[in-house]
Amino acid sequence: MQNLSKNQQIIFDLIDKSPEPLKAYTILYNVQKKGIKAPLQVYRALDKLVEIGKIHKIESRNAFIACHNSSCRVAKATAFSICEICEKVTEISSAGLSKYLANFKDKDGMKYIKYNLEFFGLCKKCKVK
Amino acid sequence: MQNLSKNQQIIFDLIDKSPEPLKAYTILYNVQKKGIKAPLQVYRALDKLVEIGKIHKIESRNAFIACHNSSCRVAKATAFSICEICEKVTEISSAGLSKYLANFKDKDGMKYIKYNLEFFGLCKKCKVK
DNA sequence: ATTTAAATTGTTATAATATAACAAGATGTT
DNA sequence: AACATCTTGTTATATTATAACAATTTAAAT
Repeated sequence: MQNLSKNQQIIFDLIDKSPEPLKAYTILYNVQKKGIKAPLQVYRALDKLVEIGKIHKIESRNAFIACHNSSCRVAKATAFSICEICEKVTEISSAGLSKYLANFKDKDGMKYIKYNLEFFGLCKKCKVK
Repeated sequence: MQNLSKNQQIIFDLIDKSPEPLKAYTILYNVQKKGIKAPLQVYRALDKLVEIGKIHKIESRNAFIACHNSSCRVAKATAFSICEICEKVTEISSAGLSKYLANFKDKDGMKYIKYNLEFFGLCKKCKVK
């Protein structure tokens, strides 16, 4: 694992500490005091962090979350659960699921090496309410 | 199934005829001759069409595709394959896959009623090249 | 140490995607 | 007809993301 550059480290630290996915401009506002002034600086760091698997993008929310799944260091196979009320996002770490999807073949016999799965529902807390 | 309104019908027809997912502003440019002038008119129709399951949003592409899967009229469980070269998108219709995902429970025993899965790979054509 | 290539940064401007807020008209139901 | 709901039209604005260009830093190779 290569070391992160200055901007990459600043932005990764912020995302890693956050209990919730962060959006690019939220990140920008939070790192301006550290000298990162422009959107592009944020997006470039995000691109790289996604590429090396340190973070994932929640596509349906345009938000970024740190990877807490040691098995997905390739950043190619991601699965999340998203609470539709509180928007809490959790990375799903299920050997069964990832095995099933990794082996899934469609009608044409096509195999996929990369996927993104987003489950929607109610989290424990919001279910109770 | 309720009938579509004028704008909804115009926009659905366009998406339904398209061999590829369409983006909101591409749709806008293509329906301006029919009197739909503003982005909001497009987004409102898209929202409704998604809601009633006539189209799906490809989240990773910000694009919309007509539903060609008779079994997902609730628009709650979608799976697509996306070619990373030509960007061709196909809706996956696999009883096994949908059954597996519908029954998937995470560690907390949580069941999800809705999901979106996007597989990435190379389509037949692009694989050959 | 110097060269070199690659990666990273900084900066301004702009493109692309999406919603807020308000007013009016159409439609369906009782 | 009265009512509620859905749909439309319109302007303005918010949010998300990239283009284009130049300079600097880093790492590795010689």
